[in-house]
Amino acid sequence: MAKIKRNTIQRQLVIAAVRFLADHPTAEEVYDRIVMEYPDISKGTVYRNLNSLVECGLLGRVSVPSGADRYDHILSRHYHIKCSRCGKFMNVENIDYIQGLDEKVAAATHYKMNHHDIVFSGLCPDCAKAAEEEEAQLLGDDAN
Amino acid sequence: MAKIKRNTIQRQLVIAAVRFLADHPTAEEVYDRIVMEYPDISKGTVYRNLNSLVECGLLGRVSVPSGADRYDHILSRHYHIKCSRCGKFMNVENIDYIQGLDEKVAAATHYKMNHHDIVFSGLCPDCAKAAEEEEAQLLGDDAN
DNA sequence: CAAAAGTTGATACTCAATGGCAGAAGCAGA
DNA sequence: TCTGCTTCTGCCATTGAGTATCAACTTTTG
Repeated sequence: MAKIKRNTIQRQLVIAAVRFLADHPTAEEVYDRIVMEYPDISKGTVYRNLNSLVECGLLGRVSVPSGADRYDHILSRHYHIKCSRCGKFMNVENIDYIQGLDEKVAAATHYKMNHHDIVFSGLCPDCAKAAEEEEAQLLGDDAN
Repeated sequence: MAKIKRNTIQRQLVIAAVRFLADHPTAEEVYDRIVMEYPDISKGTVYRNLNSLVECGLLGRVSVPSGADRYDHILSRHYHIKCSRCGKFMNVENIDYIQGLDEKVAAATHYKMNHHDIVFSGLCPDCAKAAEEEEAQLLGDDAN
């Protein structure tokens, strides 16, 4: 894809929206946000801009297992966690990017390493609780 | 999705195909393989079976950034690497599942942790070489 | 200010994956 | 082996995310 050459209102809006939404908006969410103040923008433009902004490093993209990609106003590299029940997706705070891992993998694979993403998967506190209750219920009437 | 209750030919074929294809086939690839010897199978059935087999732990699923999901006859947990240029996707050999990381994240997030996936991103040897040549070219005629 | 080239909006389209449903097939139990 | 209850399958329509196309419109450069 082409490098960014011009400065358009739409692109500013995309950056602003990702920044405003902060917590990993999807392209759809970014679009919805922008439409509120600039109803003429088209979805294609949002997608295009998200792509080129990622490509030139102004935004980060996180691919979410079975879900739309999410965008990130990058401050620093960090990992993500997804609740396998409700799908909630968030940053993992307090765990730093693992140093040396990329180098180790580069040595093992002969790839020219760029970075790595880790997505943790588990149950968020709410869902963990709900799951426990469900299980108790199942033991009760032993359905299925 | 419902648990597996019956043993159908189609399901056997799906398992066999994933095992045979070994290197992370997509649902489509699994389908193509099965059709060769059992032309009546439908794509829906392949998808449904892949889903339920993953759900009951007989197969693993890997979500690939911008690409179809891939399935895995699980032997042990391992990480993956994707070439950001040609999209090639493969296992990372020689790097073991990082012990203790899930526990650390569980402590930090209060999630009931299940596992984590790491996808490394970089250029495969071929693409790294190609990229270097491209770059040399650009320096030559300084286009754009 | 005009020409050149990047961008946009609209819309059609692709591709992965799911949903709905009638009919077929697996799996008890008689 | 037959019966009948369910699960599964095949078919096909549908959803959803994201891309392609292209004329019209802006931004930039000179």
